[in-house]
Amino acid sequence: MVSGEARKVDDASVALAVSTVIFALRQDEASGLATVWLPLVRRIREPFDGQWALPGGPLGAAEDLATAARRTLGETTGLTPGYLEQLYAFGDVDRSPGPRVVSIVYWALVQSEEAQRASVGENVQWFPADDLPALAFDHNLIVDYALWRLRNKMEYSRIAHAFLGETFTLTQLREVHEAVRGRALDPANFRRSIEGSDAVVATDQRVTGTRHRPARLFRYNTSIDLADQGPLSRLNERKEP
Amino acid sequence: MVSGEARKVDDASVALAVSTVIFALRQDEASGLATVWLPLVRRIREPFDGQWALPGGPLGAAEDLATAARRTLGETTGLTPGYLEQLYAFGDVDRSPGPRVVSIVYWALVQSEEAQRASVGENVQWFPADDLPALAFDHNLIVDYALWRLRNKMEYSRIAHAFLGETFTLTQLREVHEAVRGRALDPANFRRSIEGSDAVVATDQRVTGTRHRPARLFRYNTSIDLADQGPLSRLNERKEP
DNA sequence: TCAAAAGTGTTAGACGTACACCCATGG
DNA sequence: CCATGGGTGTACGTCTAACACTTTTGA
Repeated sequence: MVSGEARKVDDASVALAVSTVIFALRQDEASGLATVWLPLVRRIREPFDGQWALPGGPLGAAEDLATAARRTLGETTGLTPGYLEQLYAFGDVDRSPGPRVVSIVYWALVQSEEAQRASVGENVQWFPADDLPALAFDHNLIVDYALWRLRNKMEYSRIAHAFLGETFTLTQLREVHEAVRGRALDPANFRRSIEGSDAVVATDQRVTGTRHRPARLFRYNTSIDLADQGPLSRLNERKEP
Repeated sequence: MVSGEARKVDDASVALAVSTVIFALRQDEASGLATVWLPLVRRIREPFDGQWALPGGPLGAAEDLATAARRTLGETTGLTPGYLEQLYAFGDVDRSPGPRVVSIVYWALVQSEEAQRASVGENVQWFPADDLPALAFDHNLIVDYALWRLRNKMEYSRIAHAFLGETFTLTQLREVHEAVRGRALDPANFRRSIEGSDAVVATDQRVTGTRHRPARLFRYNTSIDLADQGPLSRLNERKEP
């Protein structure tokens, strides 16, 4: 609560940080199917020196939480997310050795094209979300929870387009759902459920050059809002006009 | 993120607090139907001196977030919640005049009996959740969001029992759903959906003394876990054995 | 015996799933 | 003309909502 002035003495001992779990889709080399991947950053100091961790950093004094998430993930990975949402605040006393840190964690989706442009090197690397090494701090738990949220939300919300470009075929959209939910979906039924939900609008463009009937391109329907965060959308709208 | 040591200089200017939105059911005087109410605390200093606000306080240095929520709501209202879950972290720069405060907000459910025992006085008072005065800070938005979460969660999760005592009739359980969701439910269909879900187990006790057929008493089925927070349940289980 | 709520049965429609089938294109 | 994925039709099982009906108590 914001009850009067919080005692500075106590608070000074608790640091506040913002981290982000970033998801993108990548083709699996072996199977050719798309799967969920995420970029991690190598720690270059104790604790957990040398281990992989989520990108993030301290909260700036004049910076909203989501802004800090966007900034820190941009600084470390060079990415710009198409979707960003708060995940959870992790604040257990023993979650970090040394001085106490409360982390407010966000999760983000980036387009596959954008993901390839991302800086990769000695200290930034992509990993398959379902097969991670042991991460620093409680970051394995955090990624597990973010993945759970992503998979849940994919079923009832319209966020899949954040993995794709401006226009896309229904097959591409279906492949996003299949990658995240981890199983094949019936193309016919998928088509009907999407078209019936007003989630997308048809363009008059088609994809030519394929060895089969050309597919129609669709666009995300921005005139219908997500309404999947309830009253909070009021808060976020103000910031992103 | 917990990336190295957060810059203390910046962080010192951001205070961290924990607040809680507490829900209980009360009979509406006029209609006799149960509705959702919550206790608020009157502020006794600037900013927003005299206005109503959510109970809460600063985070103790050696205290988990949920523990802080439990403690502060107990200190201000005397209540002990049957259900407690993190809601959201509010941290906009301009959400509070004066020094910046980031609030990690929880929401809680308490039994109706327990709610009556709660301290009420000059500085603590119950309000109907759907008809609140103008609250301090962004607390109106916070309550709206908590209500939205409560109503959503009531539809797919098994939290209704947290409003009731150890044993209850299916009619009492249905009235909880009706109060939160704001509409009447078919008793026959409600019975079947609950009994088919394994959410409750029948006792061999019945409620006598009524002017009609005695109703069977049920108990909440603790052997099935909620599984509505995904991997996070791991985290919470450790704390509440 | 009557009112009132407990509890059971039945049905019509909505919806999800499976799968057969036709269409349009490049090779 | 054939292989390939785009796109349509349809039928069946499950779930949901509505409501008629029987049961058991106290007054």
